[in-house]
Amino acid sequence: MQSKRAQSRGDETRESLISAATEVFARDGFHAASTRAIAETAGCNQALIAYHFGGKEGLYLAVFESMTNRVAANMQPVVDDMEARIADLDHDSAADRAAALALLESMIGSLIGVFLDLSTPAMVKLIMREQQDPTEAFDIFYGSVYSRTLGLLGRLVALAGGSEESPESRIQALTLFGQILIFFIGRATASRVMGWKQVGKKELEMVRQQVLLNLQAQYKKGEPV
Amino acid sequence: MQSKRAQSRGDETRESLISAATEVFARDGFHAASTRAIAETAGCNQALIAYHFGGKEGLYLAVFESMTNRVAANMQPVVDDMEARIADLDHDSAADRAAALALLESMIGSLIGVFLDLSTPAMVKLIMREQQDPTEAFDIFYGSVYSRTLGLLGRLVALAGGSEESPESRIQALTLFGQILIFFIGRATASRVMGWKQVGKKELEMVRQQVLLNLQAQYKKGEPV
DNA sequence: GTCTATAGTCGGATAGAC
DNA sequence: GTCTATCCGACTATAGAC
Repeated sequence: MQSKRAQSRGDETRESLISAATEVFARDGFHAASTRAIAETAGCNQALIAYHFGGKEGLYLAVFESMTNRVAANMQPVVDDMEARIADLDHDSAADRAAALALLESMIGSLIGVFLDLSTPAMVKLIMREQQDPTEAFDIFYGSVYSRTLGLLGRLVALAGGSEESPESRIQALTLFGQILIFFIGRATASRVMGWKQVGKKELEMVRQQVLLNLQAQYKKGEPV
Repeated sequence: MQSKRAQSRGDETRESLISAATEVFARDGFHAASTRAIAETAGCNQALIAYHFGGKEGLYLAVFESMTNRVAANMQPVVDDMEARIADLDHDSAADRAAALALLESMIGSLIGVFLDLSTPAMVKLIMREQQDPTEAFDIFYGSVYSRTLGLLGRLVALAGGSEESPESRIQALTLFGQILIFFIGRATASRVMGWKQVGKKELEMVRQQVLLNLQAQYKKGEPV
């Protein structure tokens, strides 16, 4: 029995296929990616895709499961922590509103950080593409990470603004998220406009600073405290 | 000679192919779209694609040329007008800064309006996809419409903020654009978060209001006037 | 579990009649 | 300019040996 080994031969194959598929699907898109190219990148046989994952589509879904697990593992501690801290904040208290704003600011950093550090560029590309043309694969990611993150963002926005959660606060959360997202989704556009060779750590730090300034301006203006 | 007729037979065929291709490429993506499906939608023969456009790729580029012409025709008057008004604004004058802010606000409306009214959902989808994975087709659109629009946005931001154009003002312009873009790129996400069935006129009006509020907060805060 | 070989399908391009 | 018919390449999935 090999079942006691941490990594059986099959597990290794599955992993290398998922890793290769992540790169190739991200580079070429689902339809343009060929199982041949994936197998070659993984250094194994093309027929093994059907054996291990049932087919091309199964492999695609497996890529998203694997990705979701990784991102969730890195994101959940942050989200858990935030949710715990939010629990007893009150939007009627000025001090609590300030606390919520501080959490919001750190959330911005975490979001950029997750996109930047924990995921390879390939993963970002896959998620962005699914975001635009969602398939079954997006549900895996959305259900496990995205909805919770955006929900939290919405609650923070409401708290920081001194209001109950509402359609307005959710729109607000999305516009906030959009300020970051455009630098990932529109990487090519952003690079051209900014004259950047890449959208890397240094560049995203500038973005973060700007988004924080925007945020502070919004909540420190003359709303009757 | 038919050359005096406004619409020769061939012109009609080209147009119906472009129109059909716009829909099918938007729905399925370049690779998944088949020339057979496009020809069927256009109600003409598959071989005509090669005859008129040289092939599938040529048709794809033709779609972007046609689209660019339409959008440019609707956007250029607005941009021309804005650029004329900007010409003699000065970022050292408080009145001029207020004027720039007003232009910025109307620009937001125009951007949403162009995306919403002038283009079909299919066109928006095509542009968003190219924005993410740019090919030669994006250059057509970027060079003619996008760069000028974003450039204008950057200048307005700088003027309204009382500063010269700078990397910061360009980032600022992109974060502003991102607040709108997320509702088009992430249509699916936005719908889920907001509980919207679609992202239509009514929904985008709410978005516009929120973006304007964000904008006003930014420029009416305590920056030493 | 992994391999080779191939079946079966589909899509883009082209030749040639009209 | 438009059509039918067809070629040819590329792809996914599968059968079967090891």
